[in-house]
Amino acid sequence: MLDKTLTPGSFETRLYEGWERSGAFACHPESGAPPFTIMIPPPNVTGSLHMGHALTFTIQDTLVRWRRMQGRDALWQPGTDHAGIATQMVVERLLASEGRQDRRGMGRAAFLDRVWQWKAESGGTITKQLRRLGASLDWPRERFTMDEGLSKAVLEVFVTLHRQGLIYRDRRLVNWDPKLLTAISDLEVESREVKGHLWHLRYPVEGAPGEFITVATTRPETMLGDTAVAVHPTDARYAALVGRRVILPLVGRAIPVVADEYSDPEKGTGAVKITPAHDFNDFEVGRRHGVAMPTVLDPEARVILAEIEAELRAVAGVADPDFVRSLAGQDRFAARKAIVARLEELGLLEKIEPHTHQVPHGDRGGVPIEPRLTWQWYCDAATLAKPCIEAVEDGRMRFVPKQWENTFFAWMRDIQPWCISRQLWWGHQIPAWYAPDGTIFVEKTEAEARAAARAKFGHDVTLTRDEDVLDTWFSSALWPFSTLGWPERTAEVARYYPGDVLVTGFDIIFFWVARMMMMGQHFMGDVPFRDIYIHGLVRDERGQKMSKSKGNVMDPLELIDAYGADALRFTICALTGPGRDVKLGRKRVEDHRGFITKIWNAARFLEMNGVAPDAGFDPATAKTPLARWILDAANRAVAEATAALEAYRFDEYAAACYRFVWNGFCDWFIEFAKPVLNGPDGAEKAEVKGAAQHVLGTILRLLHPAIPFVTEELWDRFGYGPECSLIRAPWPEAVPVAGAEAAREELDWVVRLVSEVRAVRSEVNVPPSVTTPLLVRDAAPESLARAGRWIEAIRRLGRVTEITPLDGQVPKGVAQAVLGEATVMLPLEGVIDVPAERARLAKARGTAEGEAKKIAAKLGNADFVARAPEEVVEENRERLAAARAEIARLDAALARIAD
RNA sequence: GGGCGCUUAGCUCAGCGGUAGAGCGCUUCGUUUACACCGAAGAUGCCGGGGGUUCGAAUCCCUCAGCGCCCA
Repeated sequence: MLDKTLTPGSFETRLYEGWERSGAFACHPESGAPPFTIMIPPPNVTGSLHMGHALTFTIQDTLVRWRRMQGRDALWQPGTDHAGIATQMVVERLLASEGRQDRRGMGRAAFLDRVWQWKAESGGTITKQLRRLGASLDWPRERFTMDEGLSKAVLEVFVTLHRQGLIYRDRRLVNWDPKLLTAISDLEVESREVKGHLWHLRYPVEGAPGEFITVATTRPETMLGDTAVAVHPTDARYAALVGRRVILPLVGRAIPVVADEYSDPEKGTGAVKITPAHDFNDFEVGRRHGVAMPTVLDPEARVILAEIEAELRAVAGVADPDFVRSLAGQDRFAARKAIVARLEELGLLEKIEPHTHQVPHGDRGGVPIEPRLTWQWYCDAATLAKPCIEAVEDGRMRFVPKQWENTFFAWMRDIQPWCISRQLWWGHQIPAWYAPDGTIFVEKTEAEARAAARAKFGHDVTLTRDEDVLDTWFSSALWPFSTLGWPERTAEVARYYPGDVLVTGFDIIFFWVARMMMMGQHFMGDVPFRDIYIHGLVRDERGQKMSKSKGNVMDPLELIDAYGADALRFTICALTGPGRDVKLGRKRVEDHRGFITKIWNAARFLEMNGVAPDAGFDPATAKTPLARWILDAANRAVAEATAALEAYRFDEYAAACYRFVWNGFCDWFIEFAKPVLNGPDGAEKAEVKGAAQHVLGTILRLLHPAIPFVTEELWDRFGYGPECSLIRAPWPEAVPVAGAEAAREELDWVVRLVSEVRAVRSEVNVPPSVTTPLLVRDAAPESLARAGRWIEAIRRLGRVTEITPLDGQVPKGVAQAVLGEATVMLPLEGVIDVPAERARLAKARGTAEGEAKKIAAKLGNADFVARAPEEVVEENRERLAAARAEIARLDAALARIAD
């Protein structure tokens, strides 16, 4: 017997282990079944399961389980990425907390050993947590981006792209994180609004004592590296100054005033200082005008004078080399303070305005990034992006929802060179070796590099390997094929590439989607996946983004403990509409748990009544209207659910299942079945039980992708199959049902009758204890026959004693309802609240009247009748007739209780 | 500044040319052999404003407003 209450915790772990142990999650490269592949976007190895993961992995698991049931050979590839910066930070913090030597103290090799040790102990927490969610990943195939095989793929790709000229070394301005001391990508930079100031500085014009040009800046400390002042070419205020020079205060260097459209006459003073080595826009201006680009901040963003020292010059009242020298080694913010103070003393600070602006911050380190001119490795993203853009344009790849294509195109068409080197230790070390003369040898191994060097120089030279590692996304970009064994030509590569769908959030389109496309197109000659399903973000009930600082994060594991994994998963499916964020609160999960419980209780009722799996039951031979009706309804639910999943409409899938199970199967079928189940054994009872077990089996299969645990538990407990077999059961399909149309008409009529009786009773305040006969007037013979066939159910659900036709005198004190051609009456003299009944009928009449008027107006419009499709006109005529007939019957009913 | 999205019942959202819907909440009633994580009934809408297209607009177009996100 099933327990009275559902306790998901009592079977979730057992079932998951059962599935995993029996190999239910495994793909079968040798099988003849068509494959279905989803590559997990590998979570960060330092990560732990949060709500965003719960969302994305629920969706992926639902798709995978569904396709697997459809007979596809499903591969859901698990794994994690090595998260260069994040992991290195975690381990460095660990060392600090243990009071150990820091990274530099212990040296690269020892540090990397420590990271691997950390990974073995604590890495991949998330893979254990994913099991709690029920994720059916093919675990024995789990991969890590630093694995030997995947690292081999990285070498292959790097060396190949380098030979093709698509990877190169260059000295450009990069986003430099002065805290983590590494370059980071544009995508790892986030703008934060900062309340700062706009400092207006006076730069004296050379050879014109007392004449100044005032520049406005948010970063006065960078003025040490200014090499120009820019004004807009059409700005009359400064036209005379263009081509002249100004004296850079403090430094004493003369710098030109240039005309450049970058300067915005509306902003600040209309004149801007140009510091090419510390600002991306200034860099471009500097390049256009061929000015010098001295660096004045070191890797830790402290003032460094090496590149400007030679030009320091004392100018009375303007420049002071000693002061500038005193700044050396000072942090950029301390230097800012000192510089502003000194300029003020010199009378060169015109004013300070409060100014709120966007300041780029490193998303990991959290400090403002400092653009710096450095040598880095770059990947020619624009070239790699081209075929990807084409693939989306011609439909080889499809975004769902489609609107994300715009975002994708906008980014891909304006893509910048991808800086792929990072000044970290944890990651794939760049396979580049430098000869003493600076010649670079890019090879897969040191031996090959040495051989190449020998070939070039004719003798051995000392080679030094590049110390930097590659951006983590470089290896993640190879994931769709490196996990399958590439560059080896494995059976898996041939079979599971390209994947069917990539499921991810829009925030990751550029990190993931774009880069996997580039590498997939280039090395595999084909897209990495066909569909890209973009879901929303998880937010709290109020629509706020979840964040630790706001304190509104929810822990999916805690919700699973409280309500079960199925409840969380079903909630997610139900709330995941297209292109919408998911507002999730505890209450939402609690609400949806009701549905899981409902299924459990319905199954428990059927079990109590001896309903058990019967493989011999053939739906096609069902004869009773009840069996035919529910089998037919199940067919429609199957069609709806399947169509919804095919369209990635998880909300519609959940809703279709919910409606069918709750409002169809539970509310009506089981209620109608009760009299039969309580009645004598026989053909009718056997058939109702047969239909019940058949439809329950359908429901369990239909819902398994979303709520795998309860469905599997019930499937096993009922004996539909052996332990843990639902996951392998076939996806339901429509079954032939004879006389479905007639069955639907019959049962729908009974449902309407019962509903009318209930509504009447409730509205005229008939106590539940009172039962009444049902008098039927003007009923067609078929209606009376139906009433007779369903008398038991009507008695029970409508609190009716008997049903009799009424021809003659209407008793006093009846409550009435119109049902099609018939009027049903409940004789309730003494019980009925007559004014309430009159009001009720009048209201019903009013509704019908309003309806009739609306339709009559429509039909009175000659244009409508002439231009609307014939079937629409006809439909409206029928509706008008029905409304008028109903008004007539309601008038008659009102007349009967007129006195 | 550019782009995208949203605005429908108290709340969360479906619907996207032809009868305005669901879930939750609310009100009333209810322990009838599954389920109170339940059952029955009920109330609640100028479908953001304005204009246009159409026989017909929540739905298509334009415009305005508000909110949100992304990019400068």
